[in-house]
Amino acid sequence: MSRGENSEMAWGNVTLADVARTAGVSPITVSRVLNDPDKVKAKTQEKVKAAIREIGYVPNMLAGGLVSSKSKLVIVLVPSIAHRVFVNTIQNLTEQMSSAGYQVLLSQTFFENQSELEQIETILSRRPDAIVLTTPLFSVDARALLRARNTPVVEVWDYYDDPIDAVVGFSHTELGVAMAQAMIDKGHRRVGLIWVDDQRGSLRLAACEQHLLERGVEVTSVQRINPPVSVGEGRKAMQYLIDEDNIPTGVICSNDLITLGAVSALKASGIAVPSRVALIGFGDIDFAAHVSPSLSTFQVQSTDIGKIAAQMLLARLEKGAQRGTLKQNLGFQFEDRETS
Amino acid sequence: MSRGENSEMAWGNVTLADVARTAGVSPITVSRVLNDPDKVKAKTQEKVKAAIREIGYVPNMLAGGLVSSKSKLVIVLVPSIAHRVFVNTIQNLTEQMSSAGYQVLLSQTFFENQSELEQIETILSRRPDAIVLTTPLFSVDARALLRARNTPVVEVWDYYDDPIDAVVGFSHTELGVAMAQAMIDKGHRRVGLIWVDDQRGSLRLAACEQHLLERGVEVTSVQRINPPVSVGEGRKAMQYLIDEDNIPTGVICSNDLITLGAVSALKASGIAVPSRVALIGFGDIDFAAHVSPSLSTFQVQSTDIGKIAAQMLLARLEKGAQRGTLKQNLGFQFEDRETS
DNA sequence: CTGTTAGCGCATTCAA
DNA sequence: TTGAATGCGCTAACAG
Repeated sequence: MSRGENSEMAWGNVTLADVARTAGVSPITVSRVLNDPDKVKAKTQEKVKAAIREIGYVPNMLAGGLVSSKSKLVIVLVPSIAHRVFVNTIQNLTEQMSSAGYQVLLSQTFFENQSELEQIETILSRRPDAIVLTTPLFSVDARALLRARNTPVVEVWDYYDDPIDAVVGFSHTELGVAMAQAMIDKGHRRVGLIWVDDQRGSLRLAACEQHLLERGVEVTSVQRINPPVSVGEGRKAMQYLIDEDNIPTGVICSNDLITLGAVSALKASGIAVPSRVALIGFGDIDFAAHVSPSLSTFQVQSTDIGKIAAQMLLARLEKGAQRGTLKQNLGFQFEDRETS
Repeated sequence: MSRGENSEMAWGNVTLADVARTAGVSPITVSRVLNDPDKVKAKTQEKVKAAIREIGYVPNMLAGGLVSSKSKLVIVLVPSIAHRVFVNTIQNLTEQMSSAGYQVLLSQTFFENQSELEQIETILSRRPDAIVLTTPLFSVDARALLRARNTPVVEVWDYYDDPIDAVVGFSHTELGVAMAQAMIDKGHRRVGLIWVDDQRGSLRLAACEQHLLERGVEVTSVQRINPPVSVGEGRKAMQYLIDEDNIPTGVICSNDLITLGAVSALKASGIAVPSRVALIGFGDIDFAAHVSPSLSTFQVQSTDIGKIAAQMLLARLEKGAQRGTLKQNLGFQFEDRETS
């Protein structure tokens, strides 16, 4: 069966060659009109563009990418889009990369039965020009695979010594210590912890708990919550603390949504915030300042992380920056609001 | 320069042919081990798998997709990942499609200077096996482009007569009427509206306002908010209503985040909810039942939408279902909580 | 169960 | 400024 018969039924049927035939030029001229228009005379361009519109041509980037080894695709791995904390980072990253001509697609990860290695392989099989990790990669195999390739990788919302490639964010260990210290500075000597037990969260928790103990603060209880984070779980965990009958004067929450749930549990029991129990969270999600009481929380420069990640990507992709040379620690800051 | 020299520096350098050479078989045998293992003897499979591990081969789906016309890729268009309402839908859809061997990637849309048509073209250029739209497509060109192709398309969170292909969700017009009627049923005769002015929101708003007026209810004020939706904007809008000195007894909000902001504005002014002002929202976001007061809202079966969308996709992709034959209206229901 | 041949749609390289 | 030849890495179709 020759091309053309049955053509409405096929998959990606209209090709660059069809455009070339319609416009009366060679295929490579069409390619140039799309990728490098300056090299084609204005009149020819118009002919070609008319032909493209006429037959409804849409480029096939599988074919283009195959031969050029460039996909103009950036894949961002996120644990789940329910994680509000990454929204601004991703928004900004996407805008910057779009402007530079890259398509950004998000891949939700690690909530199913695929291993990290398999997930990274699946991502790599699309041959993206770059990969952004918002979530830490613990599998040795998966890290080795990424190290063995040239695909630029930016890890965001993290900062540590030996990144796969580029990294921009903050140290979770430093943050854990700072959360503990903020409670101590407010004068609390009996503190509870409510923590979502994901990988980075555990880092913060360990650092936080250790710092409290080192400073002689009593840790009355550690409530661990399985991801995904939710307000309801925060509420339940706070209820536990209340029911334990050894209510601390301060509670550190691993996440603002947890804090929100904790506030609602305390309200329901008629316990005053912050006079009877003070709360400190993390993330400064968009409405943290707008609920009542407004949430005291540690804020990171989510938007800046996205912007800088995009700069790092472009440096690696287009400015010849070497692997492993781009690292930035942006830190964090305490927003002292009504719950503390 | 022959392949192999400098091989660590190349892009997707290890090929299926390399695996074949290492394992001492033909390329097609390697391909079969990966795509159709039953057709290969167990012993050969092991040889091949060992070779794959040895040289760190990762398949190139650009090449595979190019020849097979199958990408095993589903692209989901979302307005922004900040839209919490789609989370459950996408989560479920992703799980189902992953289990069926498809990769689901999300594309954030329409917050930049690209037209709908260009965005759809960019998506199609990756040759996904299917496309999911969580956001309505108004551009005639963009719709025509999708109609002209065979790529299955499922529109979710919507229901109307003439979908591009498959559709599962609910009617925004019906919902607008139902929101109005819920206020009327509670006995309110003076109602304010706070609405995020996106495309579907406008449909709901028009239907809602018309129904109120038809029933002789006074619409004291319509506050329109530009997307993206945020709690802060909801608070501001409610503050306007308060300052206008013609405070209604009921306020219908286009979104639960708006309701949350409205509650906080009312609290700040010492106005009791719901006795002085009642609030009804839409979306039933995850914490709607867990904040205080809990939010009265219209709920849609977000999870079911995802599950059914996946079924529709698989029916179109693998079960020969015809374009335009899959349509489902799941409706919505009122969750009468503490703000009304 | 395994291999051979051919070509998917496009951009690179060189030539005109 | 435009074109011809070539091959990217892989799988469909057929043969053995």
